[in-house]
Amino acid sequence: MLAAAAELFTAHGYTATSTRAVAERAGLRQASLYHYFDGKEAILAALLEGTVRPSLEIARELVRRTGTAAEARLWALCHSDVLLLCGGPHNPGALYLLPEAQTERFAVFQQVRAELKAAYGELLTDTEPGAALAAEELALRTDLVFGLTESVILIRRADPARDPRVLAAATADAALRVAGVPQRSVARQRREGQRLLAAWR
Amino acid sequence: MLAAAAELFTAHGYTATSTRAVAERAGLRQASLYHYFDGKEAILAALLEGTVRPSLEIARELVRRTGTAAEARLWALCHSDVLLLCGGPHNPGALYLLPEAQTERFAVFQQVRAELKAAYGELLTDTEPGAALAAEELALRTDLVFGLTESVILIRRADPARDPRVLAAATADAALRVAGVPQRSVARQRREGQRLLAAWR
DNA sequence: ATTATCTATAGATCTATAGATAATGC
DNA sequence: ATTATCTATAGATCTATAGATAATGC
Repeated sequence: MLAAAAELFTAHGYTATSTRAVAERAGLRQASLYHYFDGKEAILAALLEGTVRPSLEIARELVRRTGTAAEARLWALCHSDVLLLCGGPHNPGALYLLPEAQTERFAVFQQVRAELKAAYGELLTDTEPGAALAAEELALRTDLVFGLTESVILIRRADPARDPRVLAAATADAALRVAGVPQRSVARQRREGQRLLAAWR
Repeated sequence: MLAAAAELFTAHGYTATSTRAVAERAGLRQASLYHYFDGKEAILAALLEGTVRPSLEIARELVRRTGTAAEARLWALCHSDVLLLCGGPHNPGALYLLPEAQTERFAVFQQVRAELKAAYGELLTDTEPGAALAAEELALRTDLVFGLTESVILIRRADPARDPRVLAAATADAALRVAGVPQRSVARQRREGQRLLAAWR
């Protein structure tokens, strides 16, 4: 049911997708949907939270790992976020784009996403270029790095065939450049970030 | 009528906005809308094209200006795109996020946007770092720079109070860093880009 | 004569609930 | 006894059109 909803919501939008369409794609009748969910809103809430929550958990873990350079941890965070946003057969990140997801009805999702952005900010502050920036400038950079990461949603939407792993590495590299990490350090921090992710599982 | 539609479509979505809501915000009755437009689709088509078309015109002009470094022209393009996406009282760029805008019904908009992206690609190819890249890598960078530019839509949506001019300059700087322009050249190319834009009008 | 606007409405949805029936698990 | 599923439907939309009326411009 969730998979059916994710596919239809991302492809046609939330309001444009009827509960009948969701249920019938899942092989059930429209009314049977109400046995599993309180309503249409509850489905979108579950999808939104299920997409952003894993990101936040990884982010929190990375913020804690102070033994590794913040640059490498930022690379790793960006990389895994791209995989989560673009992972799977459809484009889960596209749920973030829905205007309906901005309503107060989905405040929990918005809160979790704000915490995720805060984690980007913390890592960015601990990088070498970040430490040299004023608070205001730092907030702007955080928005740009976070925005760049989420922009993979748009890239993937325009070209669904694209390999998420290639995109993830390229985006994480680009995030470090936006953060102000000098050209020659990026390759080194990438290797460090990859090591971090490989040691994960 | 268009202003009313833009505001409601960006805030609540296309399908979630009724023709009655649009017309009545414009101070008319629902049916009167059909005197000016063929239907709801025609309104969104007009809005989408009106947002992307000016960008393409500026892009074409900048591609032609081979007297100036491609880096400075890329800066200028990114800067003016951010202003167009975030300009005005509402958030016109948010129309790009609507899932409905991805339908073939709005193929003209999509075509114009593809041409705009191609212009980013051309400028990127002519930068110093771009010239050193393989075609595939160049396409990836183009997606990232274009994606970064469009990500201001998300930034602005999260924080509508943000000054578009500050955001535009910061985004254009970041675009050059994503493009691979070395740190120390960015400030110089920004000044060149600003000069280009100032001489414009 | 044309343009702008209105009221009224046909026809097509769509969501959520009521209530019945079948399947499952203790 | 509980869980899963179904049919049927009330009530609320929503889009686009028909047709009337008022305002405008030649």
